[in-house]
Amino acid sequence: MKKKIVRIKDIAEKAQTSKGTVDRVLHNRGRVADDVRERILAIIKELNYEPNLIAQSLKSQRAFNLAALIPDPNLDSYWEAPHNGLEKAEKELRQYGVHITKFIFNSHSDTSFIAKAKEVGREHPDGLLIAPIFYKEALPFFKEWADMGIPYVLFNTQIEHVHPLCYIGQDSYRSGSLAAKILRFGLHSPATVLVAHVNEDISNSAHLITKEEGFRDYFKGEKLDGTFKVISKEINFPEEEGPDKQLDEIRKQYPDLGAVYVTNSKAFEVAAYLEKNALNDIKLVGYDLIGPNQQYLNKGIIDFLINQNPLGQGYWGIHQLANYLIFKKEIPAIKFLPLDIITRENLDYYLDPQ
Amino acid sequence: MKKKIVRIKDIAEKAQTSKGTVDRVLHNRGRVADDVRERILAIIKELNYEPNLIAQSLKSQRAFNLAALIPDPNLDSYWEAPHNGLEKAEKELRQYGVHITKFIFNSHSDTSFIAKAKEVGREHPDGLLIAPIFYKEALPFFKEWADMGIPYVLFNTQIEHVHPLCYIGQDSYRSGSLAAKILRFGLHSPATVLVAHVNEDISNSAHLITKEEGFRDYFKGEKLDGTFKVISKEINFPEEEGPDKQLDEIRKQYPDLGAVYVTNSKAFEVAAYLEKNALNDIKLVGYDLIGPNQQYLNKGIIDFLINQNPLGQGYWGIHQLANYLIFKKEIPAIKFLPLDIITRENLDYYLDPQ
DNA sequence: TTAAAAAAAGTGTTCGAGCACGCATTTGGA
DNA sequence: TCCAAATGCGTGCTCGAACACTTTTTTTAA
Repeated sequence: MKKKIVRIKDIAEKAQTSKGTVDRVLHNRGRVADDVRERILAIIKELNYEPNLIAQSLKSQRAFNLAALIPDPNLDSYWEAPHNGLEKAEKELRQYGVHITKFIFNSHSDTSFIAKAKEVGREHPDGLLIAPIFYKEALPFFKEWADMGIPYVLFNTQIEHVHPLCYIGQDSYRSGSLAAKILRFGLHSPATVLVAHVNEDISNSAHLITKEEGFRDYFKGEKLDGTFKVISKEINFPEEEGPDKQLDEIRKQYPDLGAVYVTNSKAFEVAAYLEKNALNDIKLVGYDLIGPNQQYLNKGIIDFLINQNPLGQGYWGIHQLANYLIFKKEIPAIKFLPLDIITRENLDYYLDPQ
Repeated sequence: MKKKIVRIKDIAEKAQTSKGTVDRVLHNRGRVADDVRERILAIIKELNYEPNLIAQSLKSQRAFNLAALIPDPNLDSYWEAPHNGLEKAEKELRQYGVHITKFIFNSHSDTSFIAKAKEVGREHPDGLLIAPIFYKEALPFFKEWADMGIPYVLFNTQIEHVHPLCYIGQDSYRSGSLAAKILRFGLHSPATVLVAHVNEDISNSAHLITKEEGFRDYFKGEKLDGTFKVISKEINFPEEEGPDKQLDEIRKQYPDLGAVYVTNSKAFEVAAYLEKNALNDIKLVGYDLIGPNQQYLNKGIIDFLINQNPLGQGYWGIHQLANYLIFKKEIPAIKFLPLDIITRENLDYYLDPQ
């Protein structure tokens, strides 16, 4: 009935040796006779010893300086959530000696990114969390950090062949398919469906392309090619203007426009246009629970949002580093976060999770 | 730059007293002169002291015997998930001395419930997690447990006026509205919408009624009364037979049946019927990711499932007890879990969370 | 054969909070 | 005035693991 906690001392007693020796076996600090080692290992297995993390971290007491290289939330409110997420994680992990230094760059300026990335190197953090939105500019730094032995976790943007400790984010392909599924569910008569990449430098954003693939493949897979026509456009405009001109153009060309899928968090821009022109029948799906999106979701102009859980990305990113550095756990190379479907009725539950 | 951890000793030094005294102030163990108490309190606030949970629980080391009063998962696979959830929580909390004893009753037998509930009382656990699916039978026990000073957490079924430490589950009303929203999105031409209570004793299941209310109110709120007609039926049948007869009847009466909302985890029964009769155009929404439901979700016969996160209910239930008993945290009276919308494309992420 | 070196194993202190214990001072009642 | 009780508050041990340090044992070389 009683679950006895196995301590190092128990193992030592059973093996007729001292806890110091057991400790040496556990941490491979050598200087233990082979037969004793074998005996201890066997007993550890037999008693199913699990180190007491509590006592462990109470003792070790060392500081872990983590660095976070992320965009300025003042320039794009999408980045507020990751900030909150890593602050939440920092709070939880402070007890374990975790401290995070933020290196904040301008998401519109590659030089600012490079400057901050250099700074990170100079700081020699124990671990690094990074949103590598500048793909090409980031590449040389990954090599540098690897050489310095700094483990780094990527989030938000998945990059191939750079061997991070872990990538945290969503499966972009699936994400696109999901958006397609939802819109398909709401569409009935033949219609044109628009994939809109709004105000984003597509050349630096491979994941948006992947989303589009997933989206298109869904419609192909459902053998609906005849009924639905998928088109995609990059819609760029200065902030003051809005996308009106481009969308007018598209509607003129495709009068049967039935749905719009916005591949980033800028769905509110399209929503504003739809509202202005009273286009209630055009379905709209986008990403992220930023303020303007929430408003249009509540108005019913945006039908569904897919939550990329940017807060969770920051939170889990830091936790993965801690799991690796402090708790010596195995880290999966990819941690996909759920594709949460959000609508007016369940929005609340995703705003401040847990 | 450095985040200094404030210790009791630091407070003691600043207050020119000993850590023992600070400790007495912190835990209201009296025997401290008023002026000293004031001074210490002020310093605690000033330094923003937060007790080191690690050291705290390392010391205390006392055993917490929790009891879980839940239905047998072998009789209804829905209950597997809560079992897994509380095992997961137990694993995490074993370090803190938590041990869970399960009292498993037959979900179809009130006498079995009563017998197990009595057993719980005899065991005098430190805390109790309970799925009170027998409403009337449970009432006297709540009083008994309260008198014994055993805190209890409810999950799955919300009961009014019994003052649990906390209720864990979903907002049934919202849950119904959400289902309505989804089905509404997929419906176009005028149609009849069926709310199906499948094989459930409705008199003991207030939350199913609440779901139906939420569902109906959504359609009312949207001013769609004219276009959509909401009907509700209790559909009871022996396991071997299936709901075919009842559903045939309903379809005869309402030939324009466009959607079915199953208020519990039995959507697969309706799905089997729809598949058999090739009724591809009838939309179907139900609850819970149990095996049969998953199959029909993958086939596209069930369009969406709402995840009640039964695993999370067990997991969080135990955690709330631990937060209360061990970490002395404030417990909210209600913890609503998110209303997750699940479809084929995002199912994976919800199967084994975190 | 023995001394020195190397290897193996044991000992003791540390981390922060909880709490039992007990000393010192004050208070109260006769 | 004197003793006992009550109050105020400091000391020191505890928890489990880590690691430096010490002691013991074994090996090697002279």
